[in-house]
Amino acid sequence: MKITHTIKACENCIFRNLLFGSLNQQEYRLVNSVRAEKVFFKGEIIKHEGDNLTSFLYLRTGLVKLYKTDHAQKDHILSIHKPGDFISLLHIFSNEFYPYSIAALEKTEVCEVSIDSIKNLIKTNGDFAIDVVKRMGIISDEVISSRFNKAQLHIRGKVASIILYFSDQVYKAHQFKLPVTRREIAELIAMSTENVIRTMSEFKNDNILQFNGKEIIISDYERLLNISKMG
Amino acid sequence: MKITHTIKACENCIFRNLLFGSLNQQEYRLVNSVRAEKVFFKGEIIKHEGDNLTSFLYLRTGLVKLYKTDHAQKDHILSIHKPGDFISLLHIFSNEFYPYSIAALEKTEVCEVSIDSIKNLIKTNGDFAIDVVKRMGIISDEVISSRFNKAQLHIRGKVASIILYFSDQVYKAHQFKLPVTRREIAELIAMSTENVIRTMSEFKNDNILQFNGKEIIISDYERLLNISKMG
DNA sequence: CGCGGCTTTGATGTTCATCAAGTAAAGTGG
DNA sequence: CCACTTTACTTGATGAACATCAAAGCCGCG
Repeated sequence: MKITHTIKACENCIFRNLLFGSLNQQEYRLVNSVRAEKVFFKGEIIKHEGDNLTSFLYLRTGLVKLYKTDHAQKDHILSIHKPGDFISLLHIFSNEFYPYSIAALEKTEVCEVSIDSIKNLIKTNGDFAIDVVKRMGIISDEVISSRFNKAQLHIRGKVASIILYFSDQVYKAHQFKLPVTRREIAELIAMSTENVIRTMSEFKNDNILQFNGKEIIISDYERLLNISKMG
Repeated sequence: MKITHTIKACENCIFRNLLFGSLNQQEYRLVNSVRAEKVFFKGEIIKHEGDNLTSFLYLRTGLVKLYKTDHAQKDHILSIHKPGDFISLLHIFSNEFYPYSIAALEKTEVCEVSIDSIKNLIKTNGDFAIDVVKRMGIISDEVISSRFNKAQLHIRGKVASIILYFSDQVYKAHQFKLPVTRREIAELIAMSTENVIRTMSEFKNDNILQFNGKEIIISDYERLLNISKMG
């Protein structure tokens, strides 16, 4: 079950200039030389909570969840991340140990760069340092404001927000295969699985959503959007 | 009501080496030259949501809240910050506008340094850049994990967490003047004011807390700690 | 001293968790 | 490929947790 493959094509990575745009040829070659690329399949664990953090990770393709497991073996999901997100950027400079587990929700390609080379680049390339702090601000703001907004909502608003996240941010479509179970949605919004299911059934009865196996179809986007804001 | 004084003594600021430890004399003098120090009294607003963000702020003394006001004029508090915290560090590099309002909960002394000089230091002093990303990681982790942990708790656990924050992190005492109203606690944990009051009355009846005017006394710290973890 | 904001308690209804029970789907070993 | 096991999904019933409404006391401040 623990199968990981190494991939190679990264020179033309579309996310390269998201963070590495200000590197010169020599610096970029250095990053390349210490970079590892790995593929994780659905369900595979990329990092365990408490693992030593020696590298900086970003997603090329796929989807991952960050989560913690409590004393009763119940998981609590902090966030879900999509391609282009720099997973460990927030903790890599301040924590020796990574405080969350990371698991693949779909087949996921991850790029891994050693923390030391990133630190060296920050020290020697001022423009890269500025890019890093900008990117850190954006990532932390996404996690913080997402949690802050959802804290004010009832279960209908929370569930609507999650579905809209997949529709707007990940798949950019009104029809897609839901990459998480109902239980995982519950773990993400801190509600019971049964009530997540009931809420989604309500959305179906109200002709806001349709289900076709694992496929989900948003039939009334405007109402779903409204519920995610007001509900 | 809008009275702000300028203070001067900063050379020996105890928080200086929290972020500025790696600056040389010349760099430090530069920061000093563009720095403004201000005093805000209880209730004063330091920044309004949406204000243009041209400076970087940190607290010398006092206490502030970060919050947003919704369409119904109800406030929602994101976080409370204590001396040593760098308030705008997370957003200053990525957002033109500050997404929260900041208000003083007590008399508060704030240091303000222009964003441009901070950016220049990041570009030219690699060690300072490393300090900034470390500090950003710590700040974001505090906000994120505080919200994440409280999301799992019932109201007793949430209220207990808030009281312990003031006891452990701010006043470092089991007896102190509560700097927030019951309504503000409610705004911070997204619960109704009435139920915050009821919960605190329960703690009083259970001999966990005592009240003496605005003073709060933690009589059974162990139980309060336990409630903040399990409750 | 009176006004507004903070605090408190009680009553009532809504939202949600939990328990129970069953169906469907997906993975596992022979 | 089929029996078997586990996991995901679903619905209903019940009670706990919480919001809301109402009424009243308190306190600081102009």
